Amino acid sequence: MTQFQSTLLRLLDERGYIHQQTDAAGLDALAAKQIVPGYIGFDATAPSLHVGSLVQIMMLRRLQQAGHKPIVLMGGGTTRIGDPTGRDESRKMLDDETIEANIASIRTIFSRLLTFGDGPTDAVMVNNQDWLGKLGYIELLQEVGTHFTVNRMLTFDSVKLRLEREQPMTFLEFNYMILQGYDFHHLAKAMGMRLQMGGSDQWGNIVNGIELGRRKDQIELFGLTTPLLTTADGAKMGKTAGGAVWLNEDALPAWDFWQYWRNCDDRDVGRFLRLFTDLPLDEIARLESLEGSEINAAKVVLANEVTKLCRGEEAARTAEATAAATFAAGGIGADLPEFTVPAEGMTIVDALVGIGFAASRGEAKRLIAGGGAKVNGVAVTVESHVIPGNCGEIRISAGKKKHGVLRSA
RNA sequence: GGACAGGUGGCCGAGUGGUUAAAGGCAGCAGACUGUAAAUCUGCCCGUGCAAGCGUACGCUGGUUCGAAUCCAGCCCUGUCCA
Repeated sequence: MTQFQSTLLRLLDERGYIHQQTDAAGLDALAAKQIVPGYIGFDATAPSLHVGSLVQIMMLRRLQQAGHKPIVLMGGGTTRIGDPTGRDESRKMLDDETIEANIASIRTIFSRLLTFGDGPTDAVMVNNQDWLGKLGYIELLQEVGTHFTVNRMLTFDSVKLRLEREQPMTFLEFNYMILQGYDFHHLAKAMGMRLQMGGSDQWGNIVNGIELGRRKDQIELFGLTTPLLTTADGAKMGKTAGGAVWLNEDALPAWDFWQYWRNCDDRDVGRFLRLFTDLPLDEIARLESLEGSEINAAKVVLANEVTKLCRGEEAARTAEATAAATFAAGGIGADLPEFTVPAEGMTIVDALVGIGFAASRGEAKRLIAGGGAKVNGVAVTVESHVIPGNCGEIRISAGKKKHGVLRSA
C-alpha cells in the first residue's frame, strides 16, 4: 500500500473507500496542492436513496472533510435513459414530474451529511437535466460521437454482459455511457471538475468521461471507485426483509433504520464503522476487537452513530432507548409500531395484519402455527385468540425481532 | 420481411392433455441452538376459509376437449441467424 501525501487519499484509503483509481499518484499530487472538486452521480429512480448509496454519500463527506469540494450530481437527465449497468432488464420509464419530485426528496439526506453553500469547499448539487436536456442530437453526435468507437463500447461490461447473456439492450440504454461521459466533460469545463467517484460498477462509465475530457479538451481528469459493498454473507447491501433500507425518514422509520445496523453481521462491524461513521480509527479498532457477545456493544455504537448522521441525534437516542426497553427489559419502547384495538376487540390474526407484521391473514395464521406470534412475551398458538377491546397496552411480537404495541381505543 | 428458439410463482428453472397451486434451487418468514450475529437443523412460503372447498395464476385473445401451463389459431414481446 502506497503512502499518500494528500489528506484526501490517506483518509479514503485508511477507511476503506478505495477500490480502483485511474491515476493514484496524479490525484494524490493534485489533492495535496489544491482544492479538488469531485462528484458522484445519483439516479433519481425513487424518492429516497437507500443504504447501498451511503458509501458514495459518505465518500463525498470525506472529500469535504479533507478540505475539497463535493458536488452531488443528480441524474435528472440520465434517469430518463436508465443505467444498464448490472441489470438484465430495461428500467421502466419515469415521467418528468416523478423525477423532479424524487430529486427534491433525495436532497434531504445530502443536506444532513454535507455542508452546502457558496464557499470554496461547500457542497453543490447539480442536475444533469440542465445541460443534457438542451443538447441537440446532431450536436451530440458531432461533439461526442466522434470520440467513441462502437467497438470499444461493446467491450464495456455494462454492454458485454447483456449481450453475452442474450438479453435485450435498447439503443437508448446503449447511449447511457456516452451521456455520463458527457457529464464529466461538461462539469470539467463549466466548474473545473477534476474527479469523479462511484461504485466499482461505474468504472467503465467513469473512464469514458476521463477519456472524453482528454481527447476533446486535453483536461486531465481522475476517477476513483469504491469496492462493491456486500454484507459478509454476500448479499448486496441495502436490501433486507421488508425491502430496501431507505435513508429518508419518511421512507423508513428511524427504529427500523437503527435495527438494520444493530443486526448486522459480526464480520461487518469494523468495516461499517470505518465507512459509515466519523469515529476515530483507534476507537473503531477497539470496538472491532470485541469478541463473542461483546461485539453487540460495538453494534449499538454503529447503529447510534449511523442513525445520528442520517436521522439526527434525537432519532438515535430514542431508538437506543426503545431497544433497551424492548429487548433487554422485555417491555415496550417509544419507537415501536402501534395499533389501536377497536372497542369490540379483535382476533390475534387481525391484530398481526393490522400492525403490519403479516401481509395477509394466511401469513398471520402460519406465523401462529409456527409459534412465532407472542402476546406480552407468551406464544399464542390459537388463531381464534381474541385481544379484548379493553386490553389497555399490550406487547405483540412476531418472531424475536418484530415487536409492537396494541392499545385499546 | 424470413427461418429458428423462447416468454412459467419475488428471481432462477423443471414441467408437453387429467394424479399440477405447478418439481428443484435461491431469496424470504418462523422454530430450535445463540448474542436482536453467523453456521446448522426443522417447518412454512398466492388469496380466502376452522375445514371440505372456493377464487385467482403459467405473455395476450379466442378455440379444441368432460378436462389445457401443456394441443390449435391469431396477436404482442425477446434472442439468434438471414434479407
